[in-house]
Amino acid sequence: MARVRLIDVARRAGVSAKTVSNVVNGTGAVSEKKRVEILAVIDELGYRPNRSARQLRTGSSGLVALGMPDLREPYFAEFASAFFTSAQRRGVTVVVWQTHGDLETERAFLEGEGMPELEGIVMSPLRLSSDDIAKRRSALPLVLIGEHGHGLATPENPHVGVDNIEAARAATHLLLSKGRQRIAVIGAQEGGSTATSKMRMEGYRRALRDAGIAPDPSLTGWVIEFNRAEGSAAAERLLAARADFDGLFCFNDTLAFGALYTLAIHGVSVPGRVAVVGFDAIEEGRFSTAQFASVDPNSAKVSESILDLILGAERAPVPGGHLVLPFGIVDHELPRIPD
Amino acid sequence: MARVRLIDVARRAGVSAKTVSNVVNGTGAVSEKKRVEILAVIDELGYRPNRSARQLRTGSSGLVALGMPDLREPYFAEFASAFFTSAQRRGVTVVVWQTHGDLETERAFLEGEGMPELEGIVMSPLRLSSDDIAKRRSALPLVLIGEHGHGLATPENPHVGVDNIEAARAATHLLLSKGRQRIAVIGAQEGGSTATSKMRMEGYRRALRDAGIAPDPSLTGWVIEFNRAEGSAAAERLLAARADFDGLFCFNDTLAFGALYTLAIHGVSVPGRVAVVGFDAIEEGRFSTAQFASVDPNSAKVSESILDLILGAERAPVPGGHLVLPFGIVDHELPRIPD
DNA sequence: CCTTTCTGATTCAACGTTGAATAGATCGGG
DNA sequence: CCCGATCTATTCAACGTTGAATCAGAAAGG
Repeated sequence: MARVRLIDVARRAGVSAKTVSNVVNGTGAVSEKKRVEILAVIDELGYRPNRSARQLRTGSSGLVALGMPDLREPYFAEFASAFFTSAQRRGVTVVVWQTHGDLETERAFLEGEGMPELEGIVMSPLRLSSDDIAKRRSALPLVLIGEHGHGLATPENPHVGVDNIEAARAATHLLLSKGRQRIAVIGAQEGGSTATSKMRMEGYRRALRDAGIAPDPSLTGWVIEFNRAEGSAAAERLLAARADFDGLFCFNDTLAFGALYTLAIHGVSVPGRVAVVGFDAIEEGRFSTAQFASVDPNSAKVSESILDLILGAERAPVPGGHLVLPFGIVDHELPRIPD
Repeated sequence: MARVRLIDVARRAGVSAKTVSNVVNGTGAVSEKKRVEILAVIDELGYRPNRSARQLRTGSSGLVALGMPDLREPYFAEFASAFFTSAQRRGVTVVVWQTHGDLETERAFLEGEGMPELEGIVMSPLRLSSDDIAKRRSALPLVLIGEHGHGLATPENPHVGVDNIEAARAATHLLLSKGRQRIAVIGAQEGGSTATSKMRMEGYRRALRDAGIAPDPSLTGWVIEFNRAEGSAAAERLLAARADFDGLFCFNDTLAFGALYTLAIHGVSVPGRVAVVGFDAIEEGRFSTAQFASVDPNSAKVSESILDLILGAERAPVPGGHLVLPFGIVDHELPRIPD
C-alpha cells in the first residue's frame, strides 16, 4: 500500500531510476524498447510522480494562487471560472483564497502566507494600499485585477484588465447610438471602496459630454452595494421620482437584473421604452428573459494574459504597470439594428 | 535574492537548523532566550518555510482538491465559497478543478492526475459511474457530494449531504402547512443527469401523499436545465394553461428566480396568491425583491464534515457510505423595506 | 585497426526540511 | 560527591526527484 516510487518502477524494469525519470518527463535519450517496457511497468504499478519531490528539485510547482473577495459574487465566480479554464489548459493548478475584503487577509495572501510553493499570485484587492504593495517581502510574481487593484499597479506588480472608463463610455455610447437621449445610471456610490463606481461614472459622463448632453443629476441612481435588491430599489426610486429616461446604464449586471425586475413589474417595456446596458456580461444574462446588452470584461483574455505574465520566462516589467485589454459588448437584444 | 532557508537563519542566529525548525514548528524544547532571538532573525531575513520540502519530509501537504462542474453555477459557487471558508479556518488550502461534467476530466480528477500532492479529493460528479469509483487506483481519501454522487457512494468513498428527498418533502410540506392545497412544481426532468430532479420530485410526491392529495400532472413544470430562463418559461406555461395553483415548489433557486420574474410580470402576487419555495438558499435570495422560502443544503456543515472525514486521523469507513446532515429552510419572507 | 563521435544508460549529489538518535549541561537526591 | 533524570541543543539521514557529470558500447572516420 506504500506509495510507488520511481525506484520501484526502475527495479521492476531492471533499469536505473534516472531512466524512468527520463521516460516520465520525455527528457534524455531512451531507446524505444526500454521506453515501452518502462511505460508498461508504470501502468502496472500505478506509478504517479511525487510532485513535492519534483518541485523541491526543480523549483517549479505549477501552482498559482487566486485571491478574491467572495466567490459568491457572480462576477468573481465568472472570472474564477475563466481563470480555471485557462490554467487547466496549461496544466497549471489554481489554489483559491477568499479575502472577504479583509485587510489583514489580503496582506497575508500577498505574501503567500500559509500557501504551498507558488509560481505566482493573482489578486483582486479591496483594501490594500500602494504602501502594502511596496512593503511586500515576497518576491513571487504578483498580478492585480479589478478596479481597486488598478490604482495599486506598478511595472513589477502590474494590473491586467480592460479600460473601465472607456468601457463605460462605450456602454453609454451604445445607448446613444440607438437613439436614446435621456440616459440614467444605477450604481453611483459614495464612501467605501468606490473605484469601480468612480471609473464607470466617469465613462458615462464622457459619453454624454461627447454627445453634447448635459448630465442630469435626477437620472443618477445611488446604491450602497452592487446587488439585485439595490438595483431594484434604485430603479424604483427613479420611477417614483417620475424621472424621464429612455436608456439605463447599470454599473454591473446584478444591479441590472434588479432594475429589469422592477421595470417589468411596473410594465415598462425593455428595450421598447427603456434600453438597458449592464456590465460584466455574466453567464446568467444569457438566460435573462429581458433583453439587454452588457460590457464583456473579457475574462478569458485577461486570464490568458495573467498567466502569460506569471509563467513567461522573461518576467519583464509591464510599462506603466497596466496591461490593457480590449473589452467587448454583448447584446442580448436578439435582432440587431445594423448601422 | 535567493530564497532564505532554514540553514541561513540558523547560521545568522548561531544555532543549528533543527533548532530553528523547532521554533518554527513549536516542537522540541527551546529556551525562551534562543526562541526570541531566532524569531527576530526569521523576521529580519523574511524566512518562509519551503512547503515542498516540508511535505516531502512529513508526507502531508495541507492541500485538498475540489472538483465541480462549473463555478458559474450559483449553487456550486456558493458551495465552493463555504468550503473555502471551512478550509481556510483549518489552514487547509483548496485547489479547484472544473470538470464541466466531462467524463474523462472527472476520471482524471478522481486519480488526482496533474495535481500537487493532496490530502484528499472532494468532487461533485455528473457522469462518473460506480464502476469508475471501484476501478480507482489512487488511495487518496475521496468524498462525493451532490445528487449524482449520492448514487456512487461506498463506505470508503462516502457521500456527504442532506437528505434530498426528505428536504423536498419538507419544502412541499411548508407550503401545505401554510394552507396551500394546489402545489405546482418546476424542475421535472427527463433524460440526462436527472438524479436531482428525481429525488426532489419523489419528496414532493411524498408530501402530497402524506397530506392525502393526489398529484395533478397539470401542475408539473418540465425543464431541460435548471436556469432562470427555463424557470420563467415553465411558469409561463403553467399560467398559459390556466393551471390553478397557490403554491409553487421550484427544484432550485435559479428556477425560482425565473418563475418569480414571470409571476411578477403577470401580476401574480407572491406570496399572496402563490407561495413559492426554492432549493439551495443561495445568497442572492437574500437580496431578492420577491418573498420566498428556500431549502438550505447546509453547505457550511457539509464542508466541515467533509474536512473532518478527510483530515480525521481515523479514516474510518462511513457506514452505508452516506453521511446525512440536517437541512434547513430559510424563509425570506421578511418585512419588506417600505418605500 | 585505432581514434573520435555519438547514443543510451548510469551514478552521484542536491533541493530544504524534520524524525530519530544522541550529546552535553544542569539539577536533584541519596 | 556521584549517578540518574531532565532539559536543551545538535548531528545525521532520509523523504523522491532530477541536473550534471560520467561511462560503456557502438558507429563512424581516417
